Amino acid sequence: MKADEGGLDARKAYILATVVYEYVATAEPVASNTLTQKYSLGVSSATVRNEMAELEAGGYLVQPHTSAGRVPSDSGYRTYVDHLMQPEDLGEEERRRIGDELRDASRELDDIIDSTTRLLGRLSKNLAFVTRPQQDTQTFKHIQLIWLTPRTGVAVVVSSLGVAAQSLFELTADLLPDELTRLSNALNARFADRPLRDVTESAIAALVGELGVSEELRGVVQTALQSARSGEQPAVAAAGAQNLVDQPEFQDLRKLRSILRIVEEQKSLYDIVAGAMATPATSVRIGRELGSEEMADLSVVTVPYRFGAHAVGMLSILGPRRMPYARLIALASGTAQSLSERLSEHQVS
Amino acid sequence: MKADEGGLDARKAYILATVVYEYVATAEPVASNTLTQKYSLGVSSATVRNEMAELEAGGYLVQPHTSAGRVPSDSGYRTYVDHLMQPEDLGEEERRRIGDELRDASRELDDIIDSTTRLLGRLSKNLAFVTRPQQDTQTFKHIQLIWLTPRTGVAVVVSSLGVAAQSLFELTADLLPDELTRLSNALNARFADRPLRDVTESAIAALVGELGVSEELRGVVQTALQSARSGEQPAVAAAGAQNLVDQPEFQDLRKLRSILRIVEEQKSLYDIVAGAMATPATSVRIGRELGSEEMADLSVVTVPYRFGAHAVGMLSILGPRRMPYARLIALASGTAQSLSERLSEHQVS
DNA sequence: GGTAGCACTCTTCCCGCAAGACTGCTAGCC
DNA sequence: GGCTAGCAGTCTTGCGGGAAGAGTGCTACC
Repeated sequence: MKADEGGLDARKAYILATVVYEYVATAEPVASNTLTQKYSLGVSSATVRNEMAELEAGGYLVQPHTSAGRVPSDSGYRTYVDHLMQPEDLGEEERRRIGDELRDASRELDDIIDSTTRLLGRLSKNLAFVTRPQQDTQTFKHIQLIWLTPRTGVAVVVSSLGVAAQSLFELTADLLPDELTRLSNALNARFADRPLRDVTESAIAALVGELGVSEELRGVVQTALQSARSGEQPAVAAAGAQNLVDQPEFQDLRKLRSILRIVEEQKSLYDIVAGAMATPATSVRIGRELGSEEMADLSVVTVPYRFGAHAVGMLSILGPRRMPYARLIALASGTAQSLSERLSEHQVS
Repeated sequence: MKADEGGLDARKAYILATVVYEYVATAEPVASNTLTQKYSLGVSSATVRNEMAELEAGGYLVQPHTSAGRVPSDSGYRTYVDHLMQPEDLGEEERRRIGDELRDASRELDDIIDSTTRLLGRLSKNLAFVTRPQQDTQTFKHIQLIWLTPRTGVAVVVSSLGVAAQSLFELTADLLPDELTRLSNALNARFADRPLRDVTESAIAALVGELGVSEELRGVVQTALQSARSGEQPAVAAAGAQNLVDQPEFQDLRKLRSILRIVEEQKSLYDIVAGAMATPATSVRIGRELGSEEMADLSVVTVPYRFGAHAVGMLSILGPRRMPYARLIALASGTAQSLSERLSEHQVS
């Protein structure tokens, strides 16, 4: 009874692993006969049946009905993922292709995230979604208040990740271009290269007071920075929903509809990612572990991506519980790695 | 045989209209009996059967099989839409609700379009998609080249629709902030309020030459303006795909998959809109009129929205051919109207 | 021209039965 | 004690047939 077999003896562990493997491949409940024929177990199907019955008693397998083969349960998958599966690695070739494809994407942050999401959806043949970078670990670089007319203008905020926010503003009293320039310069002088979260409302208010510029500008700058910090719930890009239609578990249209609803609602997507926020590394959540009856037969693999030293976002793959975990984990990690590299090139230095 | 009955005598026209109406409501082939019972035709079902047989001979109706009722054909729907249907109007109440909801959306152009799309998806209970404004009829307002480090910066272009583009740039030689300011000022002085398309590559090149600033900046400005003109294929926002799952015509998963593919591919969505570009007003395209076998049982209603005097984008509803045309046309027009109004408030004056 | 009535066609639904897939158990073997 | 052959038992799946039902087209008649 070795630790890395999840508390099962070697033969049970091997049988559980093959059941998962086979079920992932075929989507059919796995029979004892199938195992003895396809895998060299060295025992007869009767013995396998006994072992399977014990695995079922232990909660690792379930039987859809009496005369059917077995299917892994949530905790069967969990044991497989934590202890039994052979970790995969992307080939050199594939790793390179991912890198190349991301390098070809535009320089704009949003486009890079979009491309990454689509790429991951395509390669994983599941639904991929990626949160846009959370900028609160990033540094403030520059703000520019641009004068358009005496009462309108644009505020542009640049953080270390690039253009972080831009917003039109409209004032109730006329203003000279000079006032905007002075405020921009003062803000830049004081806050350049400091963490974005240091540029607080009170710091802005103080500066506006010192300079004696219009009080209205305080609100303008605060709004722009607020949107640069992009709230607590960053936007999420999704791609690959059509891949799920082909999976036999989504023949049931109710399930499909609830998935589509999730995809179209930023909030639901974000909630899923939020559940993985606690762990700084790869997270796999299986079935009911996702905490919602609606997602009881889904699984999600989530991997953080970095910008510099900090994790700034998450990259996820969502699919049926019956997913090739090792492959998808490798794919998500590899893509996160490439994305992290791509982002550091992109950095405003 | 009146012109506004599409070349059919009054009774045939009425029967065709009721068949469409009834089929849209029930999704079941319509029987002669149903018509005589539900609508006061003043004739017996046998007479209706004779009329229906003639309508079928004329290509307006088809019969799924011998002992079934009738279903409208593409040209049946076409005649209905062009000549028979009673145009609908949004109630005052609904019109106001749409207006309110759009007014609550953020000031940012992208957010306004996103909200509009989601609103239209929800109200139409179909798939809605909206092209982002094409900016080539808009005017140039302002460009600002922002110095970040000696070799990097940000270019921000503001058009009459708001912030039209922003892009990071990186140079191979050092530059002084002053050079960027001079170029920005010169561009603003020369092009302010002129149509965006007047700011040509050669005009930029000439100005860069006159000022004697770095040749590299020519490329930077050109790239920024190029992206402000946002290419020939503006981005398209989509929402409401999950509504289609409930429609009986999409029980067939192949159809659903092809719809999802279309939604996820900007290009396919744009191609659909492109087909309506020719007409400046409301366009309804039915089934095979969409020009693709894949979309043979879909219909699309497309309505332009304006910014100032010009149509700058299209607002579309895609659903099964069996859609409530009058209602959706009213909804799309009403929403386009509200969006147009919302945009003119948003205008950079 | 309109209608009642009827024969005919085609789909849909349900039932029952046979075939097939696996299991669990028992008895016996090494 | 662990393993296996063999078999009875259970449950699903697929198929055929038959009844019910929905609608039509046609004919004969008003």
